[in-house]
Amino acid sequence: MSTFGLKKDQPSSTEQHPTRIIIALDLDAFYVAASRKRDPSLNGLPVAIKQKTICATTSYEARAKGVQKLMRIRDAVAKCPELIFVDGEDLSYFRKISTEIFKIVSSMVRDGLVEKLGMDELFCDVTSMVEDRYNEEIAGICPPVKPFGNVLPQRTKHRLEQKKGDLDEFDPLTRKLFIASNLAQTIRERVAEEVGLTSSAGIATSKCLAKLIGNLHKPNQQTVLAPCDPAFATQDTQELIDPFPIRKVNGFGSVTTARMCEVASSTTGVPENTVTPESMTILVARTLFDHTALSEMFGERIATRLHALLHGIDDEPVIKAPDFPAQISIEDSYFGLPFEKVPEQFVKLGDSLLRRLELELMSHPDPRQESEEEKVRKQEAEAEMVEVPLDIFGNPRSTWLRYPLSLRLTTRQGYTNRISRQTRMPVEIFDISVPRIERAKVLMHSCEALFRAVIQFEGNKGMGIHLINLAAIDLSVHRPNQSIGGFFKQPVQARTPVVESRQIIEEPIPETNQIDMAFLMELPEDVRREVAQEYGIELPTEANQSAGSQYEPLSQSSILSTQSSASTMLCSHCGLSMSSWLQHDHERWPDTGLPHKHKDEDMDDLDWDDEDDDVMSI
DNA sequence: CTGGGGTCCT
DNA sequence: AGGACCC
Repeated sequence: MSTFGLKKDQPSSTEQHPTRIIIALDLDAFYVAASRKRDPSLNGLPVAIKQKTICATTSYEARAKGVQKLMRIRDAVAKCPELIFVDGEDLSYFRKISTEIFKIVSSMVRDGLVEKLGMDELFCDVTSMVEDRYNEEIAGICPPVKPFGNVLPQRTKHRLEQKKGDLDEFDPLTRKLFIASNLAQTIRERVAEEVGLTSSAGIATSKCLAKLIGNLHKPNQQTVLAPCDPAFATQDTQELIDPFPIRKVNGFGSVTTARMCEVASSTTGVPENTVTPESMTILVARTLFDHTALSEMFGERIATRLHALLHGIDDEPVIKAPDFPAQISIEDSYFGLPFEKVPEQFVKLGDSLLRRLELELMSHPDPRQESEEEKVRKQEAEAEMVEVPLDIFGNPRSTWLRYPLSLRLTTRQGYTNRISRQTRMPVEIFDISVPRIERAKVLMHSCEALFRAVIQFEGNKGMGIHLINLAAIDLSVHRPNQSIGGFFKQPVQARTPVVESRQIIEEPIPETNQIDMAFLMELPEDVRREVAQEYGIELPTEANQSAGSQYEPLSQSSILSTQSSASTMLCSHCGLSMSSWLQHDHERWPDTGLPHKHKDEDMDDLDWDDEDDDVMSI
């Protein structure tokens, strides 16, 4: 191999990135700590954060009495009768505290190289920061630092005790890890000062190792894994992690672990149930499974990762948290919600989802808490001489920074699989001049269409619905012009002369609404495509006729059928004339079926799916 | 009577 | 659309 252009001791291009320095930060009993910040009377008491029938998180006082995380309420009360329960089903406050902490830590780490894992864990890649500080030590600008907090492995601890004043005799990597442990302490102190929550940290050369060792000393402590001698680094690390059950390692989930236990007992011939997830340690797994064995069990890709993890190797990079999440979802669980009560839950969840979208995806008028993106947006607007939207007092107005283009409904019947369907997000929800409850009803209609699709696919398992999740996904910078659903709020018979004139006089139709699909479909195909693109209309294709678009309240296939079917009917409620293919949906979903809503018709009265009668048994 | 969220890969 | 993983 040619070394042309490379110095001998530099890594070649085929080698991995240089050794990284990672801090894994974990907030102590996060939900409990946040609840105590909100209500200090909870300090010092055994507390459990309750979600439905389980204790999501428990305070250390409760853990001392044997109340574990994810324990059932009944078991928890049995262990600790004086246990105090705090409702933790609404995550708003926790989310707020989590964001505060994330911002503080991001501001302390170069390039904001901070990854979020859930609401209470952060990974920081401080390689470059530590490198600079190390170079200053070498240059004599700063004195070498001792490690802060707990130190591993033993060999390093012993050497520290032996050579007290000779920090500069340690290996460069070791000294960088020492530096990082001081940085971790500084970060933890800042979080404690500014937010009032304690945390624990692990400092190592990978995310996986940092997290593993960070868990060794909690709460309010930290641990650095700094092998002091390159000759023993691999061995020391391996011996340290070998006793851990693989389940504690980041890539080994319950399914993988169970499979490995299963295979282990069959190949080693030991009786069933003697290889438990607890006893399946890294050492055991590494002894029993080589790369080939893992590959046969899990496939090449996963096997390579798992095999590396068993050897203490983890190349997963720290991925900076994006400005906006990939999805925003709201969910609730039920003990078996009857189908007829589902729509009201759609409204409730839809309202919550809209609140969150407005909170997280819109600019906020208060300049003090203006996001970076909003400032940039305003600067750009200024540069382009585009007007920044102002309210009637001349103050900045809230605007959408991102638009979720899709809406996904996920449900679960019983405790089996989750079933999900998605559709275009109805654009009406972005019009914040409309009361939120009205927009929630628009969401409800979309959800109902999706739910019918779910039930068609899934059937009725006779136990009602146990979970509903509403997710806003596919975030876009660009505001969508219209959805198919919004399109059909438009009068279907708008081109009927007598109706058309009346409607235009009463309520001018926005420009983007002046084309309807039937008209569009009459155009030559090349023109149709151009027009559709201009108005952001999704043209029916073979693919979406049979897939996604059929979940719209009015399906694409129905749209196509208008051209051949000219028969009209009168609505029994309002007498409105419409194509017969619209009648069925119009009577059930007046809002999405046709331009107006029947008077005196509440959502409670909606017989939104009479075909469930024969399948609904509870 | 087993939460309420998220991520990425297939 | 589902399944694995994470908290």
